Amino acid sequence: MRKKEEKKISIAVIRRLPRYFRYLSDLIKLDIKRISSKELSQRMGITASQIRQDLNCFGGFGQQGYGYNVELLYDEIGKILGIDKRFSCIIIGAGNMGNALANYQNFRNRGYDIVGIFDADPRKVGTVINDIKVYHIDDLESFVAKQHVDIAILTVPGSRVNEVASKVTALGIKGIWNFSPTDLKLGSDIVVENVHLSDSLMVLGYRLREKLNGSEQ
Amino acid sequence: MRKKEEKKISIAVIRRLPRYFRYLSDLIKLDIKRISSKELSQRMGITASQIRQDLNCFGGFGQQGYGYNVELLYDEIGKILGIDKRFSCIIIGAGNMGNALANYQNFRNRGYDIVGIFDADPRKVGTVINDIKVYHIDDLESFVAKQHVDIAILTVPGSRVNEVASKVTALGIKGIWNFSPTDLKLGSDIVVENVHLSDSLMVLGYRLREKLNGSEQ
DNA sequence: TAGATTGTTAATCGATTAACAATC
DNA sequence: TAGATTGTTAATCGATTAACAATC
Repeated sequence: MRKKEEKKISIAVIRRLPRYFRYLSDLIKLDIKRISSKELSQRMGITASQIRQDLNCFGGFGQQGYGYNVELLYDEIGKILGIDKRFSCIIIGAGNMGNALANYQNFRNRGYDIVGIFDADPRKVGTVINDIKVYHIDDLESFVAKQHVDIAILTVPGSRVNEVASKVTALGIKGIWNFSPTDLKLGSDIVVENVHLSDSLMVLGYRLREKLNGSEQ
Repeated sequence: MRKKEEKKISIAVIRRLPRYFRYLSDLIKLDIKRISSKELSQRMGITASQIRQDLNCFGGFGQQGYGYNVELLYDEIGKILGIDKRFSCIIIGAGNMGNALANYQNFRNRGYDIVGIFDADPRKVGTVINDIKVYHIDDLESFVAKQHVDIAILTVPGSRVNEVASKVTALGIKGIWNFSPTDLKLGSDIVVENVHLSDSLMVLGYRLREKLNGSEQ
């Protein structure tokens, strides 16, 4: 029925978009007006072919013989990433990580508004973090009834995250940004993006050890 | 010269290891003694083929007709990931994210000791976060001279991260866990693992919008 | 032994890279 | 126009999946 998105765009391409976006932002700051896929490829350490393939998933943003207009390309990728759209988000878990995320100013600039923080600890309830109120987790249902929420950011302990995730999905929230080390078992109508910090650190450790062993001859 | 690692193991395989490790840890908690690649594949949502291929990069840990001994496999993957080895780490940037990471108990359990925190703000210097002292960034050099440091965890603003990363590599630190949104330009003898939170959130937003648009028919 | 399941080779699939005609 | 560089098709590469002989 729908016209667009005949060709399914692979997740690998999607995950590169924010990186293109950052590099283009840097180019704008450097007052560079146009760039070829070749020059961008050198800056980013990827092939020019890949850049052209990636961009052409979404449209022909360049011009033969000229390259890409930096500002135009930046805007187009911004549109693809939905920088112009706003998401309303809640943080569940007002621990250290929840605190850090609540204080991260960058999310708002990217279209993500944090509208509430939830915790089970009564001592935290009623406090304010970066102008955002902390509510009791039991008030989540009534909160969501009054205010639409797109994304739940889960910074609760691993032992509690499945329970919290079920609650959140039952309330109709469709996106979860999961900071707990646990994989969530949820239906396919919910989008989950994981930030498994320990996993990332362990991969760093593996690569580091590999490098050190390799160079020791 | 060396016997092992004739075949280069792909980074895709490495990045799956922590996930296997977590699932096996869960199985141990459930008191499950043995598991076939088929059953594990169903739990993890990947193919049994992939599990067997991945594990056989490192050795034959299973037994025909039986499957894998959970505890043994857990130990082996732990060894591959170097859970038994210790890394000494410093955090640079005592902001909210630095604070959150300093308070994360899990890293120590995985072999990563945070031995110092550094910041440029004199008001933070001398304070203690989770029993770890905060030093002035200018004292980094003398600190590293006295105490070996494997990994620098960078939670400084994007505007400062390249400068800090150069300093850190000049002092001989070989691993960087980078939490700033900036890509680091460094030599090839240093291992960098990035945690680009904004990128991750933007990918979530893209996937969420795609899902919502798709289901609206 | 018979059944189950691995380790491993072969086939498939998808993603990356190369090549080049189109065109600014 | 000539040169440069895209958009796009074709070739390559690597990763995933399937198949099955080996064997517990």
